[in-house]
Order: sequence, then C-alpha cells, then structure tokens
Amino acid sequence: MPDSDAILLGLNPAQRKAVEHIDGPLLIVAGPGSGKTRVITHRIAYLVQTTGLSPRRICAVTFTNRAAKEMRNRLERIMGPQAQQVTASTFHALCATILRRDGESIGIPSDYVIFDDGDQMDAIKRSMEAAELDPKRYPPRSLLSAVSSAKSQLMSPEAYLAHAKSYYDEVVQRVYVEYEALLRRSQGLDFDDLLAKTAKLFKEAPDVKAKYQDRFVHLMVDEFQDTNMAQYQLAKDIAGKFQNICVVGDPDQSIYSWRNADLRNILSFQKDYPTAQVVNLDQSYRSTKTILQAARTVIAVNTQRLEQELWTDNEQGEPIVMAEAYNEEDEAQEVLKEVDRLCRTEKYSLRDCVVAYRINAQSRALEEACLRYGIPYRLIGGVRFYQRREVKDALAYLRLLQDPYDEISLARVINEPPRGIGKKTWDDFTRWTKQQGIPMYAGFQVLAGDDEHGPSTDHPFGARQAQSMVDFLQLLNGLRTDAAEMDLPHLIDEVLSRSGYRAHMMESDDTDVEERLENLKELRGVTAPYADMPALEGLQAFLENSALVQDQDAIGEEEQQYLTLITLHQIKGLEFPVVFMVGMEEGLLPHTRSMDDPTQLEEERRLAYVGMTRAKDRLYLLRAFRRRVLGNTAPGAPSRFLNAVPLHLVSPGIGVKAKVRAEPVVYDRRKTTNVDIPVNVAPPFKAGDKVSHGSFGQGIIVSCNPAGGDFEVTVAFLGESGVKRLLHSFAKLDKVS
DNA sequence: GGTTTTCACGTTACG
DNA sequence: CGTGAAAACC
Repeated sequence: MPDSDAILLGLNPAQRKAVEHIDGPLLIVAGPGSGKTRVITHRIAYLVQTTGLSPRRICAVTFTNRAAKEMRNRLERIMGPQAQQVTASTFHALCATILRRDGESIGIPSDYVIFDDGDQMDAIKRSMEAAELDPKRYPPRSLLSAVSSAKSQLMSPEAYLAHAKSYYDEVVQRVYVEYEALLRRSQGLDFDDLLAKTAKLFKEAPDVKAKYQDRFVHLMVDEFQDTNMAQYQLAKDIAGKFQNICVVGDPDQSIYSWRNADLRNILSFQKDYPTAQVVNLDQSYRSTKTILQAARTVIAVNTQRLEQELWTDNEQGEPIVMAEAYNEEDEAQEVLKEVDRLCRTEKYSLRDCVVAYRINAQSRALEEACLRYGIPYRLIGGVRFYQRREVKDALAYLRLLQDPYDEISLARVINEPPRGIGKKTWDDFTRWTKQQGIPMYAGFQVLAGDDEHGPSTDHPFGARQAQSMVDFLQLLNGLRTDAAEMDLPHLIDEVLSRSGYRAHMMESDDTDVEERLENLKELRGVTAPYADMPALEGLQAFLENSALVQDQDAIGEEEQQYLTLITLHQIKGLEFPVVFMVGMEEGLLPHTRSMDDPTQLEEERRLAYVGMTRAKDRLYLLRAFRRRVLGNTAPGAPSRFLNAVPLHLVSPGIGVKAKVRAEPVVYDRRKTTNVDIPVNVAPPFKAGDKVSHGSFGQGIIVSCNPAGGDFEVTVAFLGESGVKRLLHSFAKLDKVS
C-alpha cells in the first residue's frame, strides 16, 4: 500500500480535493472522461491510509456488476490484498445479503427466491386475472411499470390508494394488492423488494439499522444520478450515523428515468445535505476538444442539470463527420466502409470502433452488412442468457426444488413438457386452491392423499387430471430427494431427463433445437463452481447469483478483433477511439415516444450526449434519408440534436454524397454510391476463378457484378462457409491459380 | 388436451 | 417485417 502522498500523485486539483475531503457529505459532479472511477478508488485508499480505518468499514455501491468488478480490480492494484475487505457491490447484492442475514425479523423467509422482470410480468398477468382485469383494456406492461414505480418509491398498496387520483390509479392499486399477495404466497422477492424490504427492515428494526450504520463509517455511491427513491433512502440510512456519504454522478448522463431513476436525488442533494461539499470534475481526459465542444453544445439546451464547464487539454482533433445515407442498409455499408478504411489506412483496429444506436432493431441492418462483408462483430445485448426460454424453464424447475411455493415457476413448468395439465385443468386448480385457501403445492398434496387412505377423492377433478397432477407432485418430490444426494450439475441433468423436458425438446422439429440444447449445457456449465457443496446449498447460492449477476458477457475483455454493436443505453460507462452513431433522425433519436414530453426529450438529449462523449478521437453521426420502420419505409428528418452541433466542428462527411445538414431532398438511389472505384473498371474476377479468403477459406467465384461503384462478388466457399455475397473493396479475396 | 393458425404489436434494460 | 401470445382447429 503506497503512502498517502503517493495516492495523491498525478491527480489534478479537483480530483485531489475529492480524494482528500474526508468528513461529512460530499457531492462529486463528474463529467464524462473525468476519471471518476480513479477518484473513488483513490479516495478509498487515501481514507484507509490517513485515518487508519479498517477497509471493511467502507462501502462503495455501484450500479452494475461490471462497475463493481472494475472497482475491486483497481482497488486491489492500489491497496493490495486488503482491498478485498472493502464492500464494493451493487445495492441489490448488498440488500440480498442483509435480508438473508437479518430479514427474518420482518418475516422474510431465509429461502426466498428472487423474481426477475420476466417473473414480474408473469406475476402481473396472474394478478390481473385474480383482479378480473382485461389485459386488452389495461396493458400488463404499463401496470407493471406503475407497480414497480410505486414500489421503488416505497409506497405500499395502501399508500398508493391514498394518493390515487384517477380510476386508472385504482386499477393499478387493485393489481398491486394481488401482486403483493402472490409474491408473498410464493416466498418471492422482486428486485424492487430487495431494496424496499431492506428499507423496511431498517425502519422497523432499529437494532439492525444500527448494526450497519456502525459498521459502515464511509459510504460511496457511484452513478448517483441513476438512483431511485428506495436506493436514496437506503444510502441515507446506511450513512445515517457518520454522515460520511460521498455521491458521485453526472445529471447529464441520467438516461434511466424510465427505470425509476430519480434525477432529483442528485439535483437536490445539497438541499438534503446542506453541509455537503461539492467538487466539480470538469476536466475531460477522454475526448478531443472538437468532440467535447460538440457534446457540450448539444447538452446545453437542457434545463434539468447542474451547470458544468467541461474542458480538456487534449488536442483539437479531427472534425466530426456527419453524413446522410439513403437507407439503413446504405448507412450500415457506409459505416463498414469507413471502419475498413480506418483499419487499413490509419492506426485503428476493429476493436477501437463501435457502432451505437437507439433501438435494438437497428442492429439488424448492421449485422447483415457485417455478415455480408465478412467483418467480425459482437453484438452487446439482445436476449440475455437467463432470459432464454429453455434456461428460464430449467431454472423454474430448480426454483421449485428450493421453494415449492413459487407459483410463478410452477405455472411455467406445470405443463412443460406437456403432461396433460392444460389450461382448463390449471384454471380449475387455481380456483380450487384459492377457494380452499391453501397453497398450490399443498393442493397437490391433498390430491395425492396420505399414505393411509390413498389418493383423495374430495376434489372436483377427474381421475385422469388428478393423476397427472399427482404424478407431477411425485416428480418434484423425487427430484427433491435426489437433490439431497447429488451435486448441482448432476441435479440439473436429472431434472431435465426425469421431467421429460430434454426428450420433448429433442423430439420437436424446431430449427433451433441444437442451440437450445447448447444453452442448457451452458447452464449446467455455469453451475460447475457449486459442484463441491451440497446440492441444496449450492442451489440457493446459484439461484441467488444467477438472479443478481446477469453477466453482461464481459465487455472489453476479449482480445479478439470485433466490431462492437451496442445500444446508446448500454454504451454508458465505456469509451472507444472511434464512435459511429447511426440513426440520427427525428423519431429514432429523439424517439417518437419521447418527443412530446419535454422531460423525456431532455433524456433523449442526454442519450445523444452520452453517445457522443464515448468517443476519444473520432465521432461519426449518421442518418438515413429513409428507413424501414415496422415493415414499411418512411423518410425521416435529421435529428434536432444534429442542429446543435456547431458547423465549424463538422466535416462534410464520408465520400461525395454526404451532406451536412441536408434538407430532405428527393434522393436518387443511383447517385448515392461512392466513387472510390470507377464503375468502368474491369471486373476483378470472372465466374469460375478460384479465390481464397482469410476466414472463409477456398472458394470459387459464382458471379461478379458491378454494384454502386464497387463489385458484388458471389463466392461459393468450400466447407461450412457456403455461398457468400461479398463486396470486393472489403473482402480480401486473393486469386488462386 | 395438444397443435396449428391467426392476430396484434412494436424503445431503452441495470439488478 | 418478425415475433410471441391468444384463438381456432384437430
């Protein structure tokens, strides 16, 4: 561990102040690229060094596991092994630990299961059935978001009703009540509960609160602009005794209000903590002067912000490139051409480049272009591993083994694979157990009867239906017995085979059976670390971990060369030498759904700001003249955010067709092509030529046709690659004699 | 009760 | 256009 002077070495005056300020509340407003992670970690090291405080009495909260991991790594580098004693985790993980340990005093069972957002949606739908609400009239999605919003604001159903202003609010309240009852019956906690129940625990068990208040002498919260009210309350509670609360954030990068992040938390921090010191980290070490200036003018229009004059000592850098493509395919092609040029004629490689977009659907055109031109890419996001159907199904079985009262998991697998318990039976069963006032699991037990009297007949089900359900109960019980005597990976195998799930999947003639089996294999693979503990114990640890750590397949850790495709939301916190922002059009950025509300519009602007400030050297802002939206093509106007960028920072674009700030004009498709390669050049290949390609291997030219100043080459490759259509200027095809 | 067809719908996604 | 979930069909 270096001494305190060494820790301060290399910090600018503002950073220094943020590190040195020890006692009392501290607000650090950290602009993009201002080195805030560095400041937090150095602050922790400095604290330990100068005050002699034990590292285990410091708590640093982050929003993503990625950030927590990064912080732990950095701490380890500065502090050495004692860094491990610092609590660096997410609010949710912290709360899950507190609840397992101390939750019993407010009636949280220690074997609770965590409900993710998919489970929440299922639970809302079932709650709507119970409350007799028509999903057509009230979209479950909007009810879920209302309920989640209430919960994240620590409002109970009763409190919600008290504030109800409209009939819709009453509807929400009705669902909310049912939803809470369902969760309680199921012994489930959703992500909002993890926070809210912990807040409740602190409120109702002062001794527990005191325990954590005493333990954590210092609390740090990163990305404070993204906290919701529950998290704010928790931070306030934990720091309640020593008042050493240090929050770090940037209101201009708040892009998660739709997830209940409350900008007021950071904007009014000084009001809530009048003695708070404020440090402005306004020097950017990331972007060029040009990029920073452009981003600043874009964000300056917003009103909900803390004034900040970002500056940098970096070079002026290259102008920002704005360009208009004809449509989304053309846009993708332009991006790839430029990426290719940067990689070939400048110092950049594929992994230095990123393409960012507003909505996931935009990735499609980019992916297709990458495949076509043979550019390796990596798509961040999409359907996450634990969201895939087969993985969710398997987890539901596992969860039932841990918590047989989990109704959501039960509903998921009761007839998966089909075992003769269809909708009718299930509905009847639901009604019957409700009427009897017993949990569903107990319902099965009643049907099975007891050992002495054999199967019960005191129920409204036919013999075949009852038998199906008794069989299911026996399946579960059998698996629970197994769980006692085998490890987790084997238990998963056992679940998949004894339930008939795997067999049913293999019989199906779906096209993606292979892939789904592969996913199940992978699931089994991730349980390997739990193999050396008893299955039930491992199961609980695994289920908690899989809920809490939905691993963002390790962004940036790979050495391989890939072009990164990512949404503007997910790109936050990352930086790249070269950033392409595509779809800079009205309706996309800002998105249609956000255009008529000034608050939401400000958030869209922040999204643009976040995207722009990811770039270190080069920034490209692209748009398409017309774009396919929901099936049909429509022209789109240039995004209003483009207009804010000062013209002197902009270069007139990629290739000849690029227009700065073009009015929408009638665009002639034939004129939209670049002229790097004159059209009258002789074709590079003729049909029958043998060629070789770096990744596809040997192949034979099928055809070679002029396409927009370039040549589209169709090649039949040997082996698995098959027939590919490639663009001559991209694909490095060598003629083989 | 299980399978096929039709229909409606469509932003962003951390834990 | 592509996808998931309800409705119609076997």
